[in-house]
Amino acid sequence: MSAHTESHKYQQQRLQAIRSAAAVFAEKGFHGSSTRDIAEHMGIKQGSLYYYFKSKEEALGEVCLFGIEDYADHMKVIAASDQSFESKLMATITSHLSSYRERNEALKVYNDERLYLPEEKRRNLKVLGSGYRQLLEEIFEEGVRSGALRGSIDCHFAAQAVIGICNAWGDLIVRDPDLDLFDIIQKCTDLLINGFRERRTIERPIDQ
Amino acid sequence: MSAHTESHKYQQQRLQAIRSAAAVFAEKGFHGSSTRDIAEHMGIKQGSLYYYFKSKEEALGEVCLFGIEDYADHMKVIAASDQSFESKLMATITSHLSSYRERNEALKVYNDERLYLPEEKRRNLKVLGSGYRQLLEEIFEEGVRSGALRGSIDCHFAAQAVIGICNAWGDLIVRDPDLDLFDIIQKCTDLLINGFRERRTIERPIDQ
DNA sequence: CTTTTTTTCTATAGACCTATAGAATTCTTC
DNA sequence: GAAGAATTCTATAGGTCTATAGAAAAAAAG
Repeated sequence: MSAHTESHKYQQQRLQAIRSAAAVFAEKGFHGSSTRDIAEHMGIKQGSLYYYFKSKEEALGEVCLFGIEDYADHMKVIAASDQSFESKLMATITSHLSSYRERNEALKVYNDERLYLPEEKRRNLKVLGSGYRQLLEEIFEEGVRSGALRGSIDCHFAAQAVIGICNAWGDLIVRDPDLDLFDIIQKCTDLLINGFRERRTIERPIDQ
Repeated sequence: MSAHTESHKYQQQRLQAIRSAAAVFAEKGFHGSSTRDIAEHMGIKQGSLYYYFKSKEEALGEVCLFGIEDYADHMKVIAASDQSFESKLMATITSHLSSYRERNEALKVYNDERLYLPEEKRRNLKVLGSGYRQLLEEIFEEGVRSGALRGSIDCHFAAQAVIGICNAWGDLIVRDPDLDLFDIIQKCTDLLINGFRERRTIERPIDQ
């Protein structure tokens, strides 16, 4: 219970357990999933799961964290860079929608089930999650200052709109994996930039 | 079990039960809520709940239906009217956000928990729910035909965007009941119309 | 006030679920 | 290949949950 938990194989298997939990929680919800379901998904027996998690709640916490960890990191990098408002927005959307494709199960769990975490864990995640919204809001504020957006825009609503559209279109992506991600990213940037100012000029994205 | 189910008081109490179920499901999710929780919320004992529902699942079905019934109706009326594209869009947003305020609990349950319904009930609801998206899509198609939007717009994505933003902003409304609903409706219409075409002219709303 | 009907209650069967303890197995290392 | 460590298994205690049955209480009807 001390040294072995650091072993490479243990960490690898634990990650597998987190992924299984993510898949099951995403499909049936936290309370709708049993530890047996999760164990079955990764091919072990119910009791064995407790070798990796000390409780079902801990599993939920790990899934949520997995869902947003490098997501929030990305955002910090983007916000700190010195690109134009439009590039930053597009980079944000790219990051958001890409995460949606790769980690959609864990992200869905984070979005839908995190409120079932104990208060303390939830606060820890909130630092990451609302850091995300916060940074997004700041990007919009900068857009207003720089004149890229008209002045009357409410940045709090704008940030929320980005999240809403990305989640909604993220669902479309998950449902139909053949969709062209980049095309959607452009549509989305387009919509938001057009939506918040009168005219727009097209701008190159940074990556992906 | 035959005539009394038609009595006035019975129907009234049953509606109360549906509202209680909505509140509890909205807070804790379907699987996270027990029949005891629901009964307690309406001030009766757990077993008595089965006088109004034959199962917990039936309660969920009723809550979901309650959440979207007149919502889908509204949409039909709007789509069938012969207002301009912009008016129709604004009316849709008005209806969506107003429902969010009044019936947000049941609507949240419809959005988040309907997948736990048995296949058959879910299909029945889907007729209503995706009828909604369908009509919304048609409104956009008409907007394109009429020249109010530029031609390249993908109406399927547009409809999804409306839903995404309304849900996201609906959450803001629920969280802060002091917000000015009409102001938000305007912001939202603004964003969407600007988002999907190059320039916009401001237009009067129809009601509310 | 008595009878009938409607509504609520109590009590419980039967199922399932989490978490733990200790045995069995597999993997490492010497 | 024997000793020790890591991983998985079986079995189960103790709890909660849904749904039902039948008694009790409240309301309506006669």
